[in-house]
Amino acid sequence: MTSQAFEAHDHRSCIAAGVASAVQICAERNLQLTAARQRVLEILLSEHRAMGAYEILEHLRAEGLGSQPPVAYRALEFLTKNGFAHRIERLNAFIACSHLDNAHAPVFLICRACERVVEAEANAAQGEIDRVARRAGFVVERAVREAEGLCPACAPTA
Amino acid sequence: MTSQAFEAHDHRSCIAAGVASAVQICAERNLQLTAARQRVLEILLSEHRAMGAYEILEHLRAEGLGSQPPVAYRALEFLTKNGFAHRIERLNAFIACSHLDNAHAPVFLICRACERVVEAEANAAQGEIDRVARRAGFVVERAVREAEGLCPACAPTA
DNA sequence: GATCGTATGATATAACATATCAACCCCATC
DNA sequence: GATGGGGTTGATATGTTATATCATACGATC
Ligand SMILES: [Zn+2]
Ligand SMILES: [Zn+2]
Ligand SMILES: [Zn+2]
Ligand SMILES: [Zn+2]
Repeated sequence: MTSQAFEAHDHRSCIAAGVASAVQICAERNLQLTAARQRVLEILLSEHRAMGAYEILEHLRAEGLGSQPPVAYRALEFLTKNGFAHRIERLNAFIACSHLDNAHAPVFLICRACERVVEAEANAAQGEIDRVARRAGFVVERAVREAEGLCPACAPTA
Repeated sequence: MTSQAFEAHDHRSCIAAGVASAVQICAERNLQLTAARQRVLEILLSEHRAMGAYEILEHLRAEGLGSQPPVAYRALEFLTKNGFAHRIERLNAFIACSHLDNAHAPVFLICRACERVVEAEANAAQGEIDRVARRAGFVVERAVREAEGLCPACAPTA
């Protein structure tokens, strides 16, 4: 769950560890990680890229876990509200959280070539958003920090 | 065009100055600021909030400048590509640029109560996005920095 | 066993965005 | 002044993302 960058890694452990963490956290907080919710988390964890709600819905549909948009959106709302997944605004899509352990101010790096998305840990208080907001007297409730570009693997090719 | 924050100001000059700048810049760069494009810019300048493409389209339709989605999207593409407007990813909506003069790395402060959106100037090189990207060897082509929350006027009320 | 809260099922629709092809206009070139 | 290319517009259709609404199921609580 700490896959920091665009590097190769044992991906099976990503899924297993992600689900295990979620199960534990839900138990601690009395959250219901129902079948559909857990399955959506697994689907998101299965790839290091953002997936659209309808792409997720196709999986659910194929597995008999639901066939209509609200099924996917409800699961995604649960996952994002509770920090198990994030919405990537730039893509109108979703990705599993890769820093489940600590509260965070994520920065997402989105490769336009290979579509991989990496969640990096940022220091909220040091960012430009926070600085600007403080100066304006603005109370930040949610900050979106997303960069689109080329990952180390794709940059040379392009 | 330097309305920095959520403060009161002479709004007519916002529109006039914004259009004037755009006209001049287009002349300098040989860009065609056609009727529809200029009108969309004026519509965006008319309010300090983000407007959806279909909301803009309604205006155009009422004025006989077009009635189908591509009309609005084409004008918006021209305006955003040339820096006269910005897309707010968080809202799937658009806003006129308020720093036409200088190249910039804008931060948007979005008030969820009054819907006002302020474009603030940030220092790209100092932000957390840039720091994180550098560490990961990621080449940033576009950075999205948007904060949602409460503006100084709305924060006390809430 | 009635009530309540949470989760699902099901249907419809809203909201946002793009693909495609034809027509047109301006202007430069032949 | 005809030809052709580039950019713009018109028109139609479609694709994609997201939510509203009402009904049903089910375990927990009283
Ligand atoms: Zn996260
Ligand atoms: Zn890549
Ligand atoms: Zn701007
Ligand atoms: Zn406000």
